[in-house]
Amino acid sequence: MREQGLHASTEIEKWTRLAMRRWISEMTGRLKQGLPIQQYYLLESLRANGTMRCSELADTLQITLPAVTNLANKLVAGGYAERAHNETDRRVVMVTVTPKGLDALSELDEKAAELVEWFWQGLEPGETAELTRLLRKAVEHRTVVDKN
Amino acid sequence: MREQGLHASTEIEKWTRLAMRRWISEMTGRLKQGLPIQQYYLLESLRANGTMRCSELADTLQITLPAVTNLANKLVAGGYAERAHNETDRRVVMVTVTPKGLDALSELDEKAAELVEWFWQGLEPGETAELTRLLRKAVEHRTVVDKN
DNA sequence: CAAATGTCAGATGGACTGACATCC
DNA sequence: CGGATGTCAGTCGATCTGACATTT
Repeated sequence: MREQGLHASTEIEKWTRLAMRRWISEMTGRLKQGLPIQQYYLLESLRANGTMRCSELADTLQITLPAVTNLANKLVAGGYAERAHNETDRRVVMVTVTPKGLDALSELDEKAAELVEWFWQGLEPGETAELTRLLRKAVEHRTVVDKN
Repeated sequence: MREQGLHASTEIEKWTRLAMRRWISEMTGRLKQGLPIQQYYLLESLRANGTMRCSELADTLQITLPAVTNLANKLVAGGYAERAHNETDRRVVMVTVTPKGLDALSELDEKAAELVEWFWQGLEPGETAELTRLLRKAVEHRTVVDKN
């Protein structure tokens, strides 16, 4: 390869980065009409996991707590999500997706699915699955190990 | 899986995104002493490809031309890179890495290599290679297709 | 003159740190 | 009181858009 081994270890980094930069710019470009991509991610987490506390969202999305507050503010203002205090521990704030939020998600899902298909069309179906598996394995490993 | 098929197509997107967010935050955190990560990427491109024009850098790094100008300003100010006008077409600005830039790269390479190893330690060696291959294949496919 | 290349200035959106309020 | 959970305010770094200069 043209990187001559010495810097081969960063090859993986390079391609992950390029893939992601590209993905983000396509995604934000095409979803212009709908919600900003970060709000979409937050809503999707809520749909997948049900109601969640802010700290869980921060962990899941890998952002800080103030960033979650900020995103939640916008979603609540738009009617896509709701806040509620946990009854047993009133420090905790639970966030839930509203029906309007679910509607918005459905529309975004369609566009996202098309975009995913288009974006990764260079891979065979089996390869896409394998790629997903590998990324997931690596990320979950880090998450587990870092908890100690 | 818990996503129930309907949203399975975005699974790949989810794990790519999480991997990348995590990677970037680790990378910027640990390389704090040295150059900001974007400047590192630009220098690395120069080392791999030799002298490059701004527009090539914009393509390679997937950023806009003004962003390249901005990065180059900082690198030149720090003595890590040099600008020169192309002789045959004086509109074109060529950017080159300096010896000081190469030194800085060497140091960053070491840290980056350690970090890569640590970050992807959840994968077998063969899996890392496979992951790199898949990402590269997908990105290069997009690049070729989009040129039409 | 029209197109290509790059630079500059200003604006924007995302995320962070630090200070603070509230609750266990 | 000390630790946990969120929120707010202010800031920062990176990027973008639009206007402009220069060269072909």
